Amino acid sequence: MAKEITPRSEDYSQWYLDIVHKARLADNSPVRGCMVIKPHGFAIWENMRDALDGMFKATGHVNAYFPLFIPKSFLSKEAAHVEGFAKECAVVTHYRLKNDPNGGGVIVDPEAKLEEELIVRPTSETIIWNTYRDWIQSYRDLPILLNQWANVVRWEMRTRPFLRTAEFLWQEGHTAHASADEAMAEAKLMLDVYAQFAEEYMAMPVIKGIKTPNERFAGADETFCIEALMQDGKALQAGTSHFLGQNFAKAFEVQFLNKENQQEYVWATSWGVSTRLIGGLIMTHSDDDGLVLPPRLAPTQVVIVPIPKPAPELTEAAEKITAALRAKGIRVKIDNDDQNRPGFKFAEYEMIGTPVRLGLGARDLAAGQVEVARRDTKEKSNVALDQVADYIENLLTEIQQNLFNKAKAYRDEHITRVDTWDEFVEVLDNKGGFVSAHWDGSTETELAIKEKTKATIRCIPVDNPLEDGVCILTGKPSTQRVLFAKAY
RNA sequence: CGGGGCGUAGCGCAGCCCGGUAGCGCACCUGCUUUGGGAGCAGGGGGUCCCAGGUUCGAAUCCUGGUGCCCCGACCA
Repeated sequence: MAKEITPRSEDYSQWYLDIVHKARLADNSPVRGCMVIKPHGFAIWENMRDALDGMFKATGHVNAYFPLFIPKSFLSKEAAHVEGFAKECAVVTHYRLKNDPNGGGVIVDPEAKLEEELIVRPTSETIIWNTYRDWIQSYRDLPILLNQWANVVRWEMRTRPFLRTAEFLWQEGHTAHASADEAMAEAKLMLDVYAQFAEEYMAMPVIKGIKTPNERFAGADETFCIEALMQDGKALQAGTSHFLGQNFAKAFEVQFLNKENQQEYVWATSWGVSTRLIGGLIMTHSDDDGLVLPPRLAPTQVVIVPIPKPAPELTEAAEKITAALRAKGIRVKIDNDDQNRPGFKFAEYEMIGTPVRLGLGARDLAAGQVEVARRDTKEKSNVALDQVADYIENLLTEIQQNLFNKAKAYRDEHITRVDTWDEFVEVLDNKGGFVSAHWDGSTETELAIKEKTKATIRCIPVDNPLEDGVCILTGKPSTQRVLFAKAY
């Protein structure tokens, strides 16, 4: 093996970075905390984006675009919001450069200082609600169901490709409603959309839940989330949906005239998922040989490798297979590169996560078959050429399902119920995963637990059963269990 | 911003202690032989040794000051 990936057992973080680089997903950039998303990584994002965009539209949403820059004064209008984001904002202070009179290249022109500084958006609630004020007069203008695909910047102290970068790509939905109930229903609906996307497309099982006040989005009355579990036992917040109450409507004076001819503040939601999902995808399925992609998101689902090298009769057979697969909507490519040998290509496609590989040589043609290798289990089988299209169509479905089942089995095995502090610490330190335990409901206790164990409350699962118990730390009475975990 | 480590070819590194022609592996280029699980041989190209100053006949190497990156903590989709 010429291009080794650090085994997970040796160094999980290094394994993750190796996958990102060796599967050609992203490169480091000259800018601290930012990354270059390479074509293969971006193709995965495009598939995610297209699937989500379709789901948003199917639930009545439309796309729009708001500016990258936000006037500084906007951010400060909602108290909790500014408190939450102020520490990680990039600020534009000048609008011009000039040649350094001392010959040191270009410098910021001190005469080109902005009257009001601009914030590079960390999220767009403020600029959008400032705009909604003009758009909303009456209940007839509601609801507004809007989404935007954009980049945002949060000046993080420590970054990791996809999981946490200073700039990232995401979508942010921003909706406006005439009633609290309707807004709450919207926030929950979008949570369901995210959960469905994670499980059906990413094959990543998620727990839908509610954040504690401490973990809530800055400016929200309620934050819903989907939480996934990575192979190293750490949790990943994969998406959030917020019921914003009337907080932003009040901050930006957005009122509407209701049917009773009374002025009322508008109710709001916002919801987002980001390129972080790619990090989750990697850490849910991949192995020590490289990336493993679920077929529904794989840029190429099937690759055909001529053996030992491209030849007219092999190409002819490969093209027939390709046509049959494309007719079924399967994304397939023929590798007609004649520089690298089959062994190299096999390893390469395993590295980049292509779900199915077909090996096609003279021997196969003579036998009227093709060698089918699946990435998830590494199993190979020989399939008759005239049946290969149906076989692969089923196989892709099976791989998708198998990846989900495997991830779900792992996740379910790593939800541990504990009732004592000693068990709690023991499970977090050794087994990892989610720990289901009683908590007295106070932020103080939540922070104390975080201080002692580094574990945070990931969520209170939706439809959580009520159950009398005592808090794991304080022994105070509790009415339900919550999910703790160490998290990304 | 605290604590640790590292800047030498596209990538990964050795050389530094003990100053004296800048090296190795991978990648790249050319040719031949290969080709059913990461090919072999031969030849070849590629460097402001992070920056600035100092010591010295001479600095990748020693000294001083910068600077960038990585890891560990506090913040986070």
